[in-house]
Amino acid sequence: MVKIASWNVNSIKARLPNVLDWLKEASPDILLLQELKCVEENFPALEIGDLGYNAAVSGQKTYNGVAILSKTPLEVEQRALPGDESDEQARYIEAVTQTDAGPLRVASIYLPNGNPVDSDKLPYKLAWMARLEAHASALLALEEVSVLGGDYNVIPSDEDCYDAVAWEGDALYRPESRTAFRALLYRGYTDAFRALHNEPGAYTFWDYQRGAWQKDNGIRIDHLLLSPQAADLLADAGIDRKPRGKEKASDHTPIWCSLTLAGDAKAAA
DNA sequence: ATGCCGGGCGAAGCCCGA
Repeated sequence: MVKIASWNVNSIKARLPNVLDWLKEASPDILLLQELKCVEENFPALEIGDLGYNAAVSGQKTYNGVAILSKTPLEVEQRALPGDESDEQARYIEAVTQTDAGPLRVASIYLPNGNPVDSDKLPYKLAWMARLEAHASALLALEEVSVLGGDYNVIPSDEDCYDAVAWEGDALYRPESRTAFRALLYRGYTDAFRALHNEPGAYTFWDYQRGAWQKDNGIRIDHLLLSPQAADLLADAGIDRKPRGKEKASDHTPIWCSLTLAGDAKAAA
């Protein structure tokens, strides 16, 4: 069994104690991180390494920044999303790792927010999503066990939002954003959480403002998308709300899934 | 309600997030 998690930490520097606590408690084999807000040289690789994790980092000063943590060694395949050499925002990193039970490809994604919708940020988001669809489609041809996870900044449907009316017109809920997200599903990717849970009110983000956490005014915008080969192995998936309730919390909370890889059966036999 | 919170930057107050 391999446990793969994702967490937008909103500054790895500010969140390091919380992240170390969660790694010890949840012990994922892989953790995808977003919004590091630091360059690679300032990433706390030593503290994280002390817990047994390798790290691959695509960093940036002040904004963005993504990483992959893994108990097994990582071979980095992409440090940026293909398709636009001029895009300098650190929002994508992809690596392959050899787990005890077989090869696994993972990507950590920090998809652009897109607000305000009348600025150039929404076109940037939609162009980024088109690039993601193209790259994700190309990956399907490899027929590998792959997990593309992270902060997608998309509310897929009404059930993923405490008040759909309040989000009308927002870039996270715009029809174009949801259409582009669905395009990934139509290509063959599976939303790991929704494959196993149909209940509403399962959120991954609560705003710091207006008592959103206390009122459970959340949205589900962090997702783990599985290739068909990964979806066939999906054993469990969930959202861990506990970190959102702690002191100095990120506004996002970790999501996770577990895959029963081929070697598990052999190990059991 | 385009910002009531929180982080970065940098040393006050603005930019940004979702």
